[in-house]
Amino acid sequence: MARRKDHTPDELKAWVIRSVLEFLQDFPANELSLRKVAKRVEYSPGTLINLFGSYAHLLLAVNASTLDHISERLNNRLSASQELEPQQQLLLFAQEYLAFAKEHPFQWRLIFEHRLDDDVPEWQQNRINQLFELIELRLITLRPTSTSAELQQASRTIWASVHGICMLDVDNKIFATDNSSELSINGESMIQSLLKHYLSSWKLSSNTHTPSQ
Amino acid sequence: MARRKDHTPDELKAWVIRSVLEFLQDFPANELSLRKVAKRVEYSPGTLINLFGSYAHLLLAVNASTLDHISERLNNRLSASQELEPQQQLLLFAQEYLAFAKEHPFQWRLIFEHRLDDDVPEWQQNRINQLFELIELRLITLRPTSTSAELQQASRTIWASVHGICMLDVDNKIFATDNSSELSINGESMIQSLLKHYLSSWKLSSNTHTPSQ
DNA sequence: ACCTGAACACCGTTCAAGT
DNA sequence: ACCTGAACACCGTTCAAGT
Repeated sequence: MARRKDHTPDELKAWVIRSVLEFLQDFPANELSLRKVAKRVEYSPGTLINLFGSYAHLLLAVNASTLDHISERLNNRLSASQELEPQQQLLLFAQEYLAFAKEHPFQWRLIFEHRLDDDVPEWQQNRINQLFELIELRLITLRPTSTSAELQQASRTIWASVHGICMLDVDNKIFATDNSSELSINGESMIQSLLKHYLSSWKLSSNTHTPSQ
Repeated sequence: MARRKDHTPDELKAWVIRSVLEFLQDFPANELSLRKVAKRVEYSPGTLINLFGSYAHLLLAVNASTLDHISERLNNRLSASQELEPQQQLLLFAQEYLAFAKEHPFQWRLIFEHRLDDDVPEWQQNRINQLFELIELRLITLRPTSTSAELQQASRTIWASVHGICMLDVDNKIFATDNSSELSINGESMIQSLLKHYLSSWKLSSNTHTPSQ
């Protein structure tokens, strides 16, 4: 408690977020509490509520930080593989997403566990849309005649599917093969299977789309 | 409080579970607590802990019940469509799963939100494996030369993907299309896209599988 | 044997009081 | 202006005491 006036509110926020991310590197979010965060950074619970508005909003700020880290990693991965074919780039994209989820499972889970009553904030929506654009950019190279609607449909279908695969790979053993332990069905192999089959059909399908029903 | 000795432990358990499911029809699980459940069934918190072992295990029993309901609905749907082609049956399967998730979002979410420290219990694993078998049964009709490993790989990839689509359709608006409100990308259309493209490629792909890397 | 209710160690949030 | 710490209304769990 030698701090007090030494930090601006923004510095304190960043320090709090960093402390929470460190905690989540080793322990799940449900073992954390506002009071524990306060103890970690040596402030009182009330001060943190003044800063962030509530514990829920503190966690929201943590999620924003995590989304930035994910975005950064995906962008780095993609910009390091500009010469590859779009299918390969999409595979790398999904693999990098899975890698982040497995390296930081508790940070990653918190993004989707933690729902506010309010709508998703605009800045978070923007971050997500940016990621979709990265996918759509590759999809349009894969099938240049695609309409914007088709690109949105495909990018969201792909991402939701990859996301589902990551969820079930990260946080439980529901998918552990029954007994035949020889061949392992993991997130990696499911992502490969998904993208291989989905994309090989999608890129060839005609783009005459009559809205169903 | 006219109950007491009128019920066997199993009857009381069933009554507690029913009460929780009713609550979850309207409110999310994080607004529930052991004390609120106790108040609803007019017993003391301690009695419920004696019955189930802990609040976490009470919720586990609720999840078991939900899994049974899902299983029942999927089986009913499939047995009412034996004459359809396997692709159509798989589509119905996924659509029914999505329908349940949207009709009972808080029950459905609880299954995946609520993790015990212990491993997944065996009876729960069995319930899940049963659902996989329903998928694999259709896949083998779709491509009779498939090996068991390939069926497991495909069934799990499909289900994880469908599950991811349901997650993001059920509990937020991350996928709401940016602005072009005319065409709606919903879970239904994503499931159609996923199965159409994945299956049309998968059923044609040769089944000579050399494990990657 | 079954159930209660007080007690314990927590929790997020508020707010008067201190500096 | 910034921060604290007591108070409030909760929480899951335990367990002596009642019937």
